[in-house]
Amino acid sequence: MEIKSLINTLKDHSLRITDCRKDVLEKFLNANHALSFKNLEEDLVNYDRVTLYRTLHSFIDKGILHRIPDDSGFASYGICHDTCTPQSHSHDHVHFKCDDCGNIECLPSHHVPKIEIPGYLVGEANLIVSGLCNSCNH
Amino acid sequence: MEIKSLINTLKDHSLRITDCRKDVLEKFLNANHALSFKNLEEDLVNYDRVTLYRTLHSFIDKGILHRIPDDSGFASYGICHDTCTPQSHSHDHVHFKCDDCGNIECLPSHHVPKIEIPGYLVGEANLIVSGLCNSCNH
DNA sequence: TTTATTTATGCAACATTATTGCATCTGTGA
DNA sequence: TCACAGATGCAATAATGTTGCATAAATAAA
Repeated sequence: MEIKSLINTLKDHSLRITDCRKDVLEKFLNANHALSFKNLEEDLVNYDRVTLYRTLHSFIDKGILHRIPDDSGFASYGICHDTCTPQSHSHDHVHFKCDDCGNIECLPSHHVPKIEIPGYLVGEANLIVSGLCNSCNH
Repeated sequence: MEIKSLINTLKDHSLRITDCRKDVLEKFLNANHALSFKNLEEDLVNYDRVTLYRTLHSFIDKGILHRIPDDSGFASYGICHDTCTPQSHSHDHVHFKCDDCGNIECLPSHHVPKIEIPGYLVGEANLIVSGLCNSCNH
């Protein structure tokens, strides 16, 4: 990923261009899977934990990242592939968590089927599948 | 729920009959939705937090409860409607979380669709839907 | 029923994850 | 280049969950 593009992405989401934001965004763009807070903390040791948390929050607010819940209590964060805005995140794709390597991937090709519940107003749906990923399965 | 039935449930899962376990189990049986740790802690103030955690763990181990992940990081716990054993939990039903009252319900009538991913070994799947529940929607 | 053994509980301490307040520093627009 | 809104780092705090250990209680055995 070129620096120019990183900067434009930040600008497009009306975020100030800072070293921390560039580094965090670059990591997400280079990773082919979701990143946990721990992943970031381990790699970007020159930034304070608080700053990393706030960076993640600002990215989520602006629709750059989305939060992926995890049954372990940890949360991971993935790039928003769809057109997310600060107003509405739409993540109807499936997330896959590998039981072996622990990586969480977004599967944009797999959409969460619409659920209808009589009497209910259905909003977001979140589907997490676990098992062995392509790498760990072979 | 009768006391007798509570005791039998515990006995059936080879758990010792203690006041804490009876009280916790009763709360789950009387609730029509999943309970968070906080719910339990607020209602069962005469037990230590640690004891409540350990009670939940023993119930999960024995297949009485299952853990429901939540995008907020909180976990809730629901009664296992299906036939769960200590060996295998099977919870292919959908969970619903109300954005208004915050309650999480199990929807045994809605099954999580099977997902196939080429090259992957697919194991468990977890589908959480959010929106407004029947009560809050009317 | 009493005793012995196993298991559960409560307390204290600790671990992890995340947030808040505040002083300082920096990016950006004027 | 100057002013100011916003970002950062540090310290403190909060929330959630776990571990070790002494004591208490439940069950099994005598």
